[in-house]
Amino acid sequence: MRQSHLFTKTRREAPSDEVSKNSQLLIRAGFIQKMGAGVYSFLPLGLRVLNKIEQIIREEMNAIGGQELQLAALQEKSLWEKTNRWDDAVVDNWFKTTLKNGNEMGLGFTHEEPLTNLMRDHIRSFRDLPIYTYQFQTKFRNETRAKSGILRGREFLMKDLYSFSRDEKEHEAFYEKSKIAYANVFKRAGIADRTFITFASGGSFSKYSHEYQMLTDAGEDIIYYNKEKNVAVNKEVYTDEVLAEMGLKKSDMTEGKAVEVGNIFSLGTKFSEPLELSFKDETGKNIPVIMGSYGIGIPRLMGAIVETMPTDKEIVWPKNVSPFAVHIIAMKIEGPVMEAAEKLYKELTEKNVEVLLDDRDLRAGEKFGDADLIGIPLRIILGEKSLAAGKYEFKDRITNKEELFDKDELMAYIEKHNV
RNA sequence: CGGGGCGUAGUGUAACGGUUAACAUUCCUGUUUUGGGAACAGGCGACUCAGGGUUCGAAUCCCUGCGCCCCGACCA
Repeated sequence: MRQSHLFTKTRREAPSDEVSKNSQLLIRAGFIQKMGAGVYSFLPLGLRVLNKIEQIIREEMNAIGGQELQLAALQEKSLWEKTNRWDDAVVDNWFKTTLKNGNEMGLGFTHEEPLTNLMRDHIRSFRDLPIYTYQFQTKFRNETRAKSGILRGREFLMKDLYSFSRDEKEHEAFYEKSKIAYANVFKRAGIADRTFITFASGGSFSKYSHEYQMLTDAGEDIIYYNKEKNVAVNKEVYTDEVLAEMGLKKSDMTEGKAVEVGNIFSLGTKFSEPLELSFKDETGKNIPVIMGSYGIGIPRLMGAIVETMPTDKEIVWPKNVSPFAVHIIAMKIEGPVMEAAEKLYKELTEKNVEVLLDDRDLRAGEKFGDADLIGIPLRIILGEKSLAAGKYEFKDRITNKEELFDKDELMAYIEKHNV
């Protein structure tokens, strides 16, 4: 992609009503635009990051047997009445709307009900199970208070997987697999070192649920974590009893603020019973399906990554989620420098490396400033002097190492680090 | 939903109740520049969130509405 054609614009200052680090940086870098409180649009750069994260999750969900589908966003009232989740007194964050014919519908804030209902058409026999389905879909939540930029929106993309199992044992086996998949997601997204699987309250069908909490002051949750054992306990269930059960000692736990970037939840028969989702076992007996739900908020994860930046001046994306793999900055937009830049751009692109080529007729400072803000981790600067010596100025912004590579070294490094 | 704060060019700020609403930046033109947001000159851009009211006179004071931010509550 040539930067001269990229639909984006950086700005020097963030709007005064943006306070959170993630929204300030992302707006200044031209990744997102604000529609209203808790409602953001994604521009090309932002969408690329979103898509990167989405693809990582997709691969990990597929790896544990997940099958992607997409449910409707509009929700039918009667379905939700069966589980007693239509009433505003029970669920206060509905967006509801009225059809021309007077019927009420809601915009889905989650999808247990419609998917459970859908499964009734497909699950008859024990032979039809287990099933693991997921989707990437926009959720609507009428938050009383949207806050923290894209960490808590009223409309946001979410990956939600739902598992349908024959019994507890089968459910548990998948639940454990999902933990591995989630660990992989956060590792690939570059936040594994500060993200903890966290025990949280479980609801009526399991003692605990598991949250994935990433340490950041921008978070809303308080957790107690143990870095060595790589686990944490949410404050809401942080008792001597729970700690003892988990073999943890209070003295080994550190308190921290964190944001919930994902969760997994055993649902038991909470939805299958009221919605009458059951199957016939080998003896012909009707058995309610055991369910689980597994969520990750995509923009929230994106925002959480930005919150980990050490300053509010620039972004450095983890390699796997960066909008582009390599940023080539041409110091001249004509002559041998530009020719070399075009050639390198072409060669890398042919090797399926995603390259952003800054071919804009701007001064160096401006180009560097934009590049710092946009956050592509690998940077190649093509300048007259170094190029005359056959060298490419290379910087890995993650390790903060700068090198003078010749062409072969450069290509080898990028090939090795391309994702 | 309770409490607090705030709405002025695209953005960030200024303007005692008193000219034509100012400055910076962005943007446009030109000249000179060209390795960390360059210099100079010129120019575009705001019925000051909306609607009422007070006043000779309102961006400024009052009321209502809408919007935004923060703290708290809430977070299936």
